[in-house]
Amino acid sequence: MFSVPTRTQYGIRALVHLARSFVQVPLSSDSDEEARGAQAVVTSAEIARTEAISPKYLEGILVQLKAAGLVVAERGKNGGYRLSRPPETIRMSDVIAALEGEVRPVDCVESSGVCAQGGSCLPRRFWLGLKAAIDGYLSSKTLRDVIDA
Amino acid sequence: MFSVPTRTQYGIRALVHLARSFVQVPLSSDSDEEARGAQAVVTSAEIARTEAISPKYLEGILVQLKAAGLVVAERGKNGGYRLSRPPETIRMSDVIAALEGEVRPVDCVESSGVCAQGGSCLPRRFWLGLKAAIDGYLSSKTLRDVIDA
DNA sequence: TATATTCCCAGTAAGCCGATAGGAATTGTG
DNA sequence: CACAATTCCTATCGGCTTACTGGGAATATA
Ligand code: FES
Ligand code: FES
Repeated sequence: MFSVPTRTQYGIRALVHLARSFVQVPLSSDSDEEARGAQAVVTSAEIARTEAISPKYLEGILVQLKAAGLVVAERGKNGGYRLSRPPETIRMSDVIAALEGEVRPVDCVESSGVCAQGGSCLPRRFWLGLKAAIDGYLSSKTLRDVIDA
Repeated sequence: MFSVPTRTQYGIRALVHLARSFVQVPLSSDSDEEARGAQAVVTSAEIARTEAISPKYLEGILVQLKAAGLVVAERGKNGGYRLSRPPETIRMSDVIAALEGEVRPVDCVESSGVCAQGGSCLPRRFWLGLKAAIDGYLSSKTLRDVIDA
């Protein structure tokens, strides 16, 4: 019950991997190229290897994470991925949202009156409470909390 | 994300329906038959009709609920279902467990070491925390809380 | 016997999920 | 420029789950 798809598990493991090799970019460095070079980009293939994830599958997940602005990609040779910002500023609710969209236990979280009870549906409040509990936990944890738990 | 199957939603709506027509059995009544007759059994078909649920589908769900001991069935003519005990003694975690089994966001809630990190896997603790948050909410609510929320 | 009901088992259509394949676009390097 | 390494895009496939339907057996009442 409430099983999380592997897509999400893989995404989080990839982010954890990136977070562990994250170093702050030194401000006002002499050249951007050197700063980027020092910035420890990790290739998708390397993450897939050390985490034992299907390489091609992981590629798509990283693209998705990039589209959400959580990671930054350097294309071309010697390219790879790095975190877009420090791990303590990335809430796990953002990660879940990027990989799976809004937490919605039942369809009637937004539009009520789906079931027979009409506007004031009893079960609906129960589901809304569950959503609040889940969202509360997810947004209370950051990627930093996960990597040094 | 975290979408709950209709099976579970239907099951809860059926239980809510039964809980609203639940009356305490008078203790030491003269005859069991009269007590049962007064006990407001509701047929599966009636629940399906007023809740607008596929009748045949709901039948199976009620059988499942009965197997878990949450409802009691009277077979034969004039039969139907009733709650096996007062709504305030039925935790929603029991209901979820009956309909879907244990809350298990990822497979590694029990056996660790599935992912590369070995025994002390970081993401795993995060998932365990999520499971605790969900379980905590579910076991804090009873069927009574749901029907008079 | 007739009727109403729970109960059991089987099947089906559609959708999702994890994974794979092939290649285009981009960028550093000799 | 040629090559290699990498991100990125699109399409597809097999397997599994889900929601639902159907047919009827068992059970109880009248
Ligand atoms: S409106 Fe969603 S359960 Fe009633
Ligand atoms: S053991 Fe489950 S995520 Fe690592």
